[in-house]
Amino acid sequence: MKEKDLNELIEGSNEEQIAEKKLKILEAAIKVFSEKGFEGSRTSEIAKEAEVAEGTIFKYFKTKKDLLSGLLIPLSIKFLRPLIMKSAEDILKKDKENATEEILKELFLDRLSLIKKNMPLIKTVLVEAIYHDELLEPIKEQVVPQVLQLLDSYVDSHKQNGDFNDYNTRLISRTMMSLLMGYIVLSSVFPEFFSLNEDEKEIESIVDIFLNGVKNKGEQI
Amino acid sequence: MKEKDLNELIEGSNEEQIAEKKLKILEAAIKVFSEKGFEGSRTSEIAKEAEVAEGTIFKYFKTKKDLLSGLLIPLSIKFLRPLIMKSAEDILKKDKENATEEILKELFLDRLSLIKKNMPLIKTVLVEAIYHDELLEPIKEQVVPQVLQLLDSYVDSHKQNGDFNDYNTRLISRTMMSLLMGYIVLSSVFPEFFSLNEDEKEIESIVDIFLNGVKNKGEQI
DNA sequence: TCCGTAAGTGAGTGTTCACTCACTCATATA
DNA sequence: TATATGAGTGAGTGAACACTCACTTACGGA
Repeated sequence: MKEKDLNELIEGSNEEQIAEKKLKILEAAIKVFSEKGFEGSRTSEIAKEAEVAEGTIFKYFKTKKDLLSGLLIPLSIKFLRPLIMKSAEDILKKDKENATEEILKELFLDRLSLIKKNMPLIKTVLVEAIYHDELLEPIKEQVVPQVLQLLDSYVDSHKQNGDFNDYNTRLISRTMMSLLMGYIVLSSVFPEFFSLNEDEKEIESIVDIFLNGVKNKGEQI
Repeated sequence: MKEKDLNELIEGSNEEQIAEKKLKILEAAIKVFSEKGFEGSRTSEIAKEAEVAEGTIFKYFKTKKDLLSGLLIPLSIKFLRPLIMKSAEDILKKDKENATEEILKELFLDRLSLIKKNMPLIKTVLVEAIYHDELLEPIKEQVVPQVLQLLDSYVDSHKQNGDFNDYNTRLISRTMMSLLMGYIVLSSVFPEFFSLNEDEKEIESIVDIFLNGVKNKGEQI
């Protein structure tokens, strides 16, 4: 069932139907790459994981490297599209009705679960992008601008109605990303040091610090 | 000259003198690993970079993997020790005399330049720690607790004298780390999107948001 | 000067790996 | 039923790799 998800998404979006075996190979590649890294993974292991013969991999992907590039399509479909679409709806619709705190909390929690659900895929693509420039380019062209457009426009509207201080918009967006990324990375790599509470409590605190800072205002002169 | 740095540090700290060739091999390994990743690196390339024969590598390191573990020693000496020592001095001494803003700015800038200077080493160890658990353990035992002890005690003292709000200490420490990490990662991986100013201006803004948050207090009811 | 020791060398080796290709077989069509 | 097609297979292959080892060289002490 799990491997159907991707296919449905792709069908639903008018892209060419991806063969069942090809899908299983991609899912297997995500799993193995995320556990061993690209160079540390063996095509034989991916074949085993996908329950196909090793030759089948090379029917669908010319080289092992093509298999890595092939992950970019699942990345944009499974991760990027929901990221963009759901955000647009939620933020823009509910923004006026609810407190900023609530909206941000919901937004952060939503992004958090989306990232956690796609962790192996995201991890693989981001880590390998460090060593393979070809991977970084599509991210710079397709992912980052979309995410920033959303965040920036959200921030801008709050600056305009006086909710937010007049910091540089991009600085505020970057701060939001830093706080969420930092939480995810630190609490998953070093859980014994940084996982203090359930996600919901944590996100609440993060939003609170983001909005109010740590300084005790009673102290100010 | 560059490869002398490490040696001097090690000598100065009463550890055994590291042979010149061994040092060159470690420096070369840091360079090659950081460019290609551990599995993507060839011992032949490391040998070439270090200007030694391939066999020499295996005189000093039993296996290629030992070479990776060997990086942990340079890591703690080149990076961790200065991190701990300089912080302890600076923060604790100047804390009372200067404004919190100034201390934090100096602290962040200092950590930033230390991290940037050791980027290839830090990058390699952190990325490979994802795939090799043996690397993560020393970090969990030697690096993270030390850094946290420092940060936490700094935060605690500011909570006690009323400078900081009564958030969980670890939460505040994590926020500081997230903000700095986020800035470093985002502005070095996606400079065209996130490098807005010189480091000093950026750090000032980060400290300001950390202390005061983004919310416009005039708006509050 | 001669020897002993140890650092350094690099051609050689066995293994592992990505990739190929001649083949099988299930299904579609007539 | 007979034939054609192409998806799928997996033993085989050449290249690349980590690692070895017999050797060379440099040097300190007798």
